[in-house]
Amino acid sequence: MKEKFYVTTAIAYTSRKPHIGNTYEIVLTDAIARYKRQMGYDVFFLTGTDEHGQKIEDCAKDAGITPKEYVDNVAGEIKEIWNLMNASYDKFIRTTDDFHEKTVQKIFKQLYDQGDIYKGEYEGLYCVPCESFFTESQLIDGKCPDCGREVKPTKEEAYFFKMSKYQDKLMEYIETHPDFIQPESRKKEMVNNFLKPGLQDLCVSRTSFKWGIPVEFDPNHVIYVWIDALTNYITALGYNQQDDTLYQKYWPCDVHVIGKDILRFHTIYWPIMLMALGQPLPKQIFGHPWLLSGNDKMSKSKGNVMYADDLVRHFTVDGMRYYLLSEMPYGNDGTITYENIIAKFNADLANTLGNLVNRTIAMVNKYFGSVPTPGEETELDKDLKSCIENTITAYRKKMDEYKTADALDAIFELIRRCNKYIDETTPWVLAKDDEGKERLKTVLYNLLESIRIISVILTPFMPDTAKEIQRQIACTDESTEFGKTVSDITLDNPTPIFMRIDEEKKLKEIEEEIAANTPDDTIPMAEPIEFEDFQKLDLRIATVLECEEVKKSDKLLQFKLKVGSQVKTVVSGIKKHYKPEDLIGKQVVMVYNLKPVKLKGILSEGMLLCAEDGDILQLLKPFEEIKDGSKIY
RNA sequence: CGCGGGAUGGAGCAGUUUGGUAGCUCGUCGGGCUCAUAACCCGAAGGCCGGUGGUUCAAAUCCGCCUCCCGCAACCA
Repeated sequence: MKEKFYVTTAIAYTSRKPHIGNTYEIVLTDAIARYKRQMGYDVFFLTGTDEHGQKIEDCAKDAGITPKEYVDNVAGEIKEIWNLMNASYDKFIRTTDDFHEKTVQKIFKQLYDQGDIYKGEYEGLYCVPCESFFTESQLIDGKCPDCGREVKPTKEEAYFFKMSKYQDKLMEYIETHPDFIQPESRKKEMVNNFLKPGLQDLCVSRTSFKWGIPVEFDPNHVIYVWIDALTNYITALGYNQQDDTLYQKYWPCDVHVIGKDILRFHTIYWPIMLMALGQPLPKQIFGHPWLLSGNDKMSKSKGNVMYADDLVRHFTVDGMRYYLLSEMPYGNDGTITYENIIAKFNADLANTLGNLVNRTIAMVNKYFGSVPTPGEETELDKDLKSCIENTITAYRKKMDEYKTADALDAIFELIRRCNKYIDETTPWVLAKDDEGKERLKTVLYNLLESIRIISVILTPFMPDTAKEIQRQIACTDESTEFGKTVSDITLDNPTPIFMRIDEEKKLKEIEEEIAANTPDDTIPMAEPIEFEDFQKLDLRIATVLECEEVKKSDKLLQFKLKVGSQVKTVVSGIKKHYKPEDLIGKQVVMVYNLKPVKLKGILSEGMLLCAEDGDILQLLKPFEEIKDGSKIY
């Protein structure tokens, strides 16, 4: 019987269309899944969408549709992109799937019944008129920072998971399973940051929004993200449902492929939940790095977001798969730029690989008209064969560690070796006489066979390309053993697998496209207000008397501002943009009547007005100097 | 002193666990070849491995301190 292999991606959050960084995860997981299938495993590959929560409720409201309609749209979009990228998943789960919701409710109830979840209170200091909770540090003189009235310790109902109960057991598991968290460096982070200080009980229900799975026995509560989302890995297999054959067969999971940002949930909360359910833990959690756009995190506000469908249009599916799988380092974040994509595409795919296939087939047709039968072997041929064997070994070793970039490196070394083999054997010289032609038969056969094997081991990374190569060399044998290419078959004239991209032209094209697609500059207007509303604002010119950095804070500067005869203290989050010494003596605009708030223990009595454009931030100041305290209309 | 990661020829990375010739791809320069997608092959230039101090016969690699970047946490009103 085949050995099983269960692999999952994280489920994608359906708040908006995923960008190429999110898409990397599905491509990486797909390469792993395809590799394992090739190695003879019985693979189950799960992906899907996480569709509940406050944020989605809000997004739907903004869009003027129901949450369900909203997630249907986005989930559809995600699925389309996954399909576009050729993801060979076996199941696509949605957390709004009926079977999932029902099972989650059962799980919640079970955990509650056995005492791992208890109804508790979210304790905070509550100001009744303001209907708000505050923490100790937010209070001003022990009173409500908003209205200055008394606050009283109040409790709000919530369900909690007793994390601490399983803490030692989890610690032990992590220590006795050194491969559980990958890459290794992430393990330290988890243990030091969360386990060592001691786990707090986890709040697993909410009453503040409705878009979620209701707690069956307490319908005011909605099950909060953790139990809902993480359990998808088992509900998808039929856990605790009528037909759980898949679960029996595939659980425990062999590897959860996830972004490094959600490592904590997968390495701490998820194992603990499984312990509580009495189920085996996943064998490995692999936290992959991020894909950065240039040097920055992709974000809408920076305008540097790239989407898979756009990139595929320009660089083909396999072009993008290749880029993602070869360019991402194992532990560190990777970068993506159009220039890099084009460089890799041309150098590796068009020149090295594409041209090798093209020139080989062209020579077969030109010199023989059909696939020749090999003759005697020389040292050069033996060397080529041993290079193939070494490559296959390296490829498998690296893929077993999920190091796709290293695996591809090894494969491309072989491809380069083949190009070199052509130079060493000089087919165009051999073709000149009969004796040479005999030798040439072996040379070209060896090349075709090398290309065939290359196509086989490229399959997990570029499935379409592998197929196309096999079509052109007219051999679909997927064995990695040498000698499967069939002689005497005629080949079609070769067509380039990857056409070289004209960098300058392509960049220009992309630039124009981005310009055309940039939505018009009409800025959506906030809700209109009455003049009286505006008049409530008391804006004043202030002069900076003192300015210093707030200790232990990355963002905060503390100001002493002169407003008429008064001196006000204001804390503002602009440390990244201004040096304190540059601001002293300058005039700024201050919201004078803002209720004071404590920040990092400092009472801030107002705020400074700034204009923001992505990463750029500018303080507002008067055109010419004017007396501080002047009112602004 | 919150936790952690990183700094290696022009660019992107490997090497650091287990000290001992600093390696790969791209780019640049020179040469070769002509089967092929101005492609392919060969050769060369280019690095005091962030700084500093230490351990050692020997440090990119181990230890101390420092600088700068990036995540997380906190925090931006």
